[in-house]
Amino acid sequence: MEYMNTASTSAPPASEPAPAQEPRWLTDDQQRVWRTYLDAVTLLEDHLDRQLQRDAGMPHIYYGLLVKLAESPRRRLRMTELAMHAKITRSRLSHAIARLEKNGWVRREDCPDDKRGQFAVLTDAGLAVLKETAPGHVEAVRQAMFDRLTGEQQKALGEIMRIVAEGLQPTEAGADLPWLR
Amino acid sequence: MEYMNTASTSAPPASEPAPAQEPRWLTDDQQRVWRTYLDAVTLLEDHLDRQLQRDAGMPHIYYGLLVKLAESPRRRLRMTELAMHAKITRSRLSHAIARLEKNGWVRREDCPDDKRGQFAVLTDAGLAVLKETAPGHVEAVRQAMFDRLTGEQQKALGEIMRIVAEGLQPTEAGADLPWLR
DNA sequence: GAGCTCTCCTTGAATTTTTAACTACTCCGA
DNA sequence: TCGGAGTAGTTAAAAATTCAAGGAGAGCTC
Repeated sequence: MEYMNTASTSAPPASEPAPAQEPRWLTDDQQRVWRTYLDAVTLLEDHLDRQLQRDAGMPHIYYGLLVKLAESPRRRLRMTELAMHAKITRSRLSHAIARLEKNGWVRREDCPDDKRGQFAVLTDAGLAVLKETAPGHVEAVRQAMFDRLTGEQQKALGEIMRIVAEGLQPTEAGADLPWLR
Repeated sequence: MEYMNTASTSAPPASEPAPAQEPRWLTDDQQRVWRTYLDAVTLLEDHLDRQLQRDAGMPHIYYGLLVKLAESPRRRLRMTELAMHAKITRSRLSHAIARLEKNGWVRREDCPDDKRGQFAVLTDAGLAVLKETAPGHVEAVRQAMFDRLTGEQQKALGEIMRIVAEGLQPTEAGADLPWLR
């Protein structure tokens, strides 16, 4: 029995009517790759979450939000834009910004052009936290990943992840939204 | 300013009192790889979580717990062992198993050898859910990742992730616990 | 300019995860 | 066999995330 894969189990027939007849399992190698991927990703995210929670008082994703704001024109971004950049839902972002606002690291501002709109703006305090904690965070990322990989591997990883991300971009099937790359 | 990296920014001075001496930023290439990695991982986890929530009524990690139990000797594993396999804390596992127990997919059993111990046991209902939903899940994984990568890339990914996971294994510095590989 | 639809963002509740104890038991040594 | 230290697992509370609505403005059509 294999709930994740294993190519083994017989049958090669090709035509199919309904959704999932005779599933195409993963090969043993692919299964191993997949599990290793899950392990690595889980361990890494966990590691960085703890590192940032300890050193910056916020989870990894919140840190990422501050980084995106810091790199934006007037240290601000529309909520929807920020949500898309960060690959999270608007709901999640609303809650996150509310929390960061309580910390005094972000502030909301109304959008003059669109009364529905809101800008999330990085405050000076927010920028300060970033400056203080960025070195430690980069070091953690480096130690966990880049210091362990060859240049070739880093390049390959980038290409692989680009492909995976591209396939999942909510924009799907190259619809509109040209500004999403 | 770079809160994530960028090797560029000048200044080579070397002496400093506090913890992080002139941080070693990431190169532009590394930064790009890192961000692409984060995007891909976020999108993929999100995608699989929704897929499983929809088709199996549970988040990805819970599904993973059922898979591990299904592959274990008597469809059972000690709580601590399961937690280690799944790379999650015991606390998180306790909550997760409580939930799966409510669904009737897992049941707890006392360990006869150690009165502190508990086994998480996959029930027939749990096994049934797995059998029903595995094909759809594997298909999702395949479509999102394996169908898009060459054999070479799959192999490279496995190796890269193995290295990363190895570096973060809580066992750290090859301490004891030889059974953790 | 009324009505419809869509977009922007928020909100409350439910679910999940984290954090920090805490209970019960095992192990080990004096 | 007493006592201290460590292990297995749970739990309550806080924090974060998901889910399902909902309010309000923008935009379009007729």
